[in-house]
Amino acid sequence: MKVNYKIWLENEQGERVMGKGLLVLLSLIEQTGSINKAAKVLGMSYRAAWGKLNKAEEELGYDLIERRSGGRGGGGSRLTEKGNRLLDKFNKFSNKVDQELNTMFLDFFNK
Amino acid sequence: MKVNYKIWLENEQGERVMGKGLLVLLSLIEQTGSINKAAKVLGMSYRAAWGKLNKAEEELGYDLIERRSGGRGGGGSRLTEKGNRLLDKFNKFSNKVDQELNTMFLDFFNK
DNA sequence: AGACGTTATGCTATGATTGACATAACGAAA
DNA sequence: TTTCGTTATGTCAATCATAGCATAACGTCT
Repeated sequence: MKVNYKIWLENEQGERVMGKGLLVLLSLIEQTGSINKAAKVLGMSYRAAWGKLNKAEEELGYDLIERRSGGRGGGGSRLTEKGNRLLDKFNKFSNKVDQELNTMFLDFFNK
Repeated sequence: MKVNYKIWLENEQGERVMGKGLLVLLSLIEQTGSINKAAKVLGMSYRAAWGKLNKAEEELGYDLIERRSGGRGGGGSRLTEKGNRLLDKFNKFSNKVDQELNTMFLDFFNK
């Protein structure tokens, strides 16, 4: 017997604007410099990644990444300042939750 | 901005054997004395409730409820001892998680 | 034997979410 | 002006979860 969970952030309308999927995607965009490469690493289509990002940005009301198309190398994307802050906060938060949840689970279920 | 989450218990195979939906359903079965009545209260079909219960019991490897069909009133169902214990534990656990999670969220996001 | 309300279970329809395909636009460099 | 890899976006298909329908069995009481 073990515990599992999903956690996410919502805006005022209850739409989910940040979760673990988006967290990983954003991290990889920052690392690789493009949505396309990040999607490939995750084994998802560019279309799916693009949709996720768009939806999140729309529901947040601000941009998470800066996009350039064209130019040398075709362009690319990088996190905005706000995107970076949200990513960092949620990352730390979810790590903390992970820790605490496991502790609580052991308290309740393993003796 | 607010936080939301889903939490559940899994068996060794990673199949989910207890969550908030089942928690409420089991509580109502204990209160009403039948799967049928509990399902009606929740606005779900008997078929759906029955499926949930079956799946959970199969994956747990033991019975959560005792079922009788036929007889006066048609029969009914009530929690087994083990079912009651699991229900109680998960209830307390998820209440605790609820509390802690909100505290953590405020720590991280509301200043 | 008949009635009643419950449990038991297969099957189908429906809706929602996800994924794949196709095509266009972009802009710097050669 | 051609090339290249990226972003942008509509559309259709497929997959999956859920709802509902239909039918059978059960057992006590009248």
